[in-house]
Amino acid sequence: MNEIADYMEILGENIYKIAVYRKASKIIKELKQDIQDILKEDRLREIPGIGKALEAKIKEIIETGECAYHRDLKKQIPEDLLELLKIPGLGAKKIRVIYENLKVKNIDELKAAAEQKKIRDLRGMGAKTELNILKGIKMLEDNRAFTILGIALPIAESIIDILKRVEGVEEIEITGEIRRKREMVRQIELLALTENPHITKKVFKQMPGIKEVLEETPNRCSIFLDVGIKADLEITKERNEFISALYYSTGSDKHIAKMVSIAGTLGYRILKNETIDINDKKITVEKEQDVFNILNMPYIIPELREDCGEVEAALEGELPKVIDIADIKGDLHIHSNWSDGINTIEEIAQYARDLGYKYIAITDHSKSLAIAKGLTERELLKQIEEIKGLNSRIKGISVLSGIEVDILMDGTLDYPDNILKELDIVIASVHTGFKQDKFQMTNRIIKAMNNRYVNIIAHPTGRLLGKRQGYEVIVDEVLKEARENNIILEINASPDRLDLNDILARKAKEMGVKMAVNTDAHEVLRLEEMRYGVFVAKRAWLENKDIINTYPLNDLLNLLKIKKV
DNA sequence: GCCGTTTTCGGCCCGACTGTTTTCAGTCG
Repeated sequence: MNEIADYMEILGENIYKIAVYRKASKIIKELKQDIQDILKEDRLREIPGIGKALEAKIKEIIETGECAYHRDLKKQIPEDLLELLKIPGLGAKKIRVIYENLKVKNIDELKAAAEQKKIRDLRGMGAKTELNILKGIKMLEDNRAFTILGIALPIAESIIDILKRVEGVEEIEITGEIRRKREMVRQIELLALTENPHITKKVFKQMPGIKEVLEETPNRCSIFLDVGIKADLEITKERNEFISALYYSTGSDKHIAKMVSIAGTLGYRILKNETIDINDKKITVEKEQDVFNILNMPYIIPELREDCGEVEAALEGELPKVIDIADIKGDLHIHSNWSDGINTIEEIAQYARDLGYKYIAITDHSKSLAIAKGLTERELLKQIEEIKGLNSRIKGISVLSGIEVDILMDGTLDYPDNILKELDIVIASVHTGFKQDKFQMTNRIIKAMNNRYVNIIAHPTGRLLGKRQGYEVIVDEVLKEARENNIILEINASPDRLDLNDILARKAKEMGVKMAVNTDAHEVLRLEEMRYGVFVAKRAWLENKDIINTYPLNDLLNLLKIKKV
């Protein structure tokens, strides 16, 4: 459906028609019931957004696996042209002009055309457009080899689910970069302990979603998945071998190198995919902890194994007791159907309570973000009343009234102080003017931080992983200001953002800045993405005291009030 | 292409920014 919409866009279809297809694609993805069942019961038309035409096409796709309309569209333009939509600043209209005039069919040809300065002569385009296209292509190329953790991890987990049920599989683990929870990874790496390698590999090769089998050896199998990522399965037959391979393959290379050298000074050898030995006498390792025991150090969790001081800290007994997902007591950045979210506040509260949360904050968009149905002052005051009412009848969770208020171009906020002061929590964030220079942007954010009602700055750098660079901002200045003004910085847990990232979050901690891990969810299912933010926090060495939404409600409320006296 | 208690047509997704123009089209959140 989404692909149909992409084609239509380039072909210049009616924008509302396109929107209907995009919306339908989203609705189908989010269906709680299997679409085949809905079709069987002849209830497709009951889904809002699905009409007669879409019903017929969905039926056709389910029954025949394809759709004539889609085929027709595909005939009209080269398939690879859709890829061009990923280039920031390039939309359907420009792509069409480029295609019709230069016969450019894919990204490589576009790159060549831009390098030959052919783009600048086209209608509506100039040297700047050409440069932006080249920049965009470079960004895509840099990211081509990488997949975001938010895509790779769930796939890895679903493969594990399949393989652990295979006869003879005693243990199976995700390893490599995914195990360390890096924000972007090159491949999925799995390690199995099984007495039946043959059948394990066979199941692995026959899973759904495989594009091709790349390589197979007795102990190894590599596949390439439809979604564009490689998955490796390595097989061990003995526990000893499994544990040392798990440790070794988890990496990082630098971490391992440091550990190997320490092992050397103690007379041990850690060998890749083999066991640990001393003077060629093998040492049995039953669990990963044993590897660290041998070197007289406490267990280092995979998230810390980046050679960023963790080995030294472990030897000195100074490893941080990093935050765990179970420590999170609430989510402080959630959108409801009052703005662009899809659930009611009550649905969100109930879902959050089921997650074990003690509190949440509803933080819809403010009025200037019209596309997200930002709340007017009047609507916001009404929402505050509704939340009061909800709190009086719902048990087991507290709902805070909040807002994600836009930081306008000049650093002023989208609501006056007399509105902001009515709220329990105020998040401020940038959604416009991404191309301001770093001085303007830094001053703009700092100005917002100086508002006495602002508690949190959300997604502080504005990046979208693999899609958009953050805006230019002098992070050191923002961190300094945050410390001085008791401003909390967000670790946005959305796997597309992870903003602050691990490096900046660690820097913030070192400067004494507190943070909040929030999902920014627009639907209840995405409240589950909290774990990705916690991964960042772990990699940043953050402890509970650094993260305000691990605090009990009263402590949190006291902290939020600090600036308000 | 969907929707409708103002229902079979006409509205729906608005407004700011960018880079191109020289008054505005295209893109994006």
